[in-house]
Amino acid sequence: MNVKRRTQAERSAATRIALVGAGRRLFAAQGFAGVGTEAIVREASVSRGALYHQFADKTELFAAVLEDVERDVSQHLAEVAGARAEAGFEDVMLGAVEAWLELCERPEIQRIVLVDGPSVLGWIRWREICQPHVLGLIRAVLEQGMAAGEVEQQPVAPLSHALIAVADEAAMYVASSADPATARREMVDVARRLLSSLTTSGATPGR
Amino acid sequence: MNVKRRTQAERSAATRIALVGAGRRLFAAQGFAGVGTEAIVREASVSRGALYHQFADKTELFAAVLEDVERDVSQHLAEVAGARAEAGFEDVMLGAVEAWLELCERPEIQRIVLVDGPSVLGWIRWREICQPHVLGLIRAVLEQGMAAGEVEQQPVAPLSHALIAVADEAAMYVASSADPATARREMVDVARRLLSSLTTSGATPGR
DNA sequence: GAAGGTAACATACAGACTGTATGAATGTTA
DNA sequence: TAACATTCATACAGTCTGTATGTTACCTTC
Repeated sequence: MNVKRRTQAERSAATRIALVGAGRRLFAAQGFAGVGTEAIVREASVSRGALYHQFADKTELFAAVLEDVERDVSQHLAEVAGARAEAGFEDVMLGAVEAWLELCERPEIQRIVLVDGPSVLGWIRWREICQPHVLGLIRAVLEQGMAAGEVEQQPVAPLSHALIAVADEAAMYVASSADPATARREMVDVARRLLSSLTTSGATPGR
Repeated sequence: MNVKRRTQAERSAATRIALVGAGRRLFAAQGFAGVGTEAIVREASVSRGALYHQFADKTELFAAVLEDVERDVSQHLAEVAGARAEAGFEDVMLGAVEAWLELCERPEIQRIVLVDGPSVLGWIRWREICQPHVLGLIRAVLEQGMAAGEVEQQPVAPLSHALIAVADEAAMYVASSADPATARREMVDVARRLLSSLTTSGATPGR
């Protein structure tokens, strides 16, 4: 029952997990530039040497943290979307938007994913990390909607970028609003209008 | 004909202009974190003491640079929009979008306004600086469209945020694309669809 | 127009932080 | 078990930001 005798892979995995977890908490609270590597390794109960052995630099640790957050977020959203998969394109999307806005109440998402991500990693790398996760989810729902004839045929890449942009801005708008409740209602309304404009039915269904 | 004998206000203005200009060039090229104050003052032919006398810290200089860029951008877009003011809501907006995408070919806008801005200043302050400029322009065009009965009545604040978000993402999407020409065409198409969904006529006018 | 005062600027310094280099400890393999 | 590789610990060099202190330019008042 000794904690020693761990395999190398286990040792590496343990410190990486500790570092990513610590980075996730601290980056969320104080931003990338606001937290030093010393604070991170202290929070992770690890030495700076371990950090720089596991990650090339502070930026690469941040990338791992972002990846971690994105995985959680997309998994949650996929569950929400899957739960009402039979409800049709518009309802699936609206449900995901509401779930997304709820998730973004946590500063974790706001600061790491939406604010610091592009600046620390550069826009291209940032979107590349979103690609297999949230952005991929939007893309999948869009393609499914098109296959089902609910959504007008059109290139999915630019459209999914436009939609994720609205979702991101909506999240920050709501989270930063003095009156989040009405901000949220208004933003969901905007999303509803935009989404219904994509459906082939054309005319907006009453509400 | 001596360059000396300047009033205090002139001295301050000159160094501020030099610093903002230098910061604008360097921040655009290497990002906020990538350029030190030493490089900035060298580019501006000024001492570090002057910088820290005129600005509280490096972040405040960045805010001034962002303000400077935003002023130029909104002025240019206002001219474009004003030139076809009689063309109606949708055409004004589309023209502005095309002008915006063209502006964003300059890394100045990409990096300072879209990538580093939120991270360096925080999302709230960043949008506050956009508020009187580009965001205000969108808001004005929307309100005018509503007053003219072209746009369905609805809260303007959340809608203008959604629109600026799409414009921002479109800019980065096009600028980062391997094939900017088609990316741009696709994004303009997306914008056209979204905008036409806002008009009261409902049905999309042929083109 | 001279003197005292204030604003603008210059320079030197302290503190913090990142990344690296070197050495120790732990696991792996022959 | 002995040589080797991986993981981690620590000390150090270099850079950067912001401040403190001194100096110069301008302004005001008499």
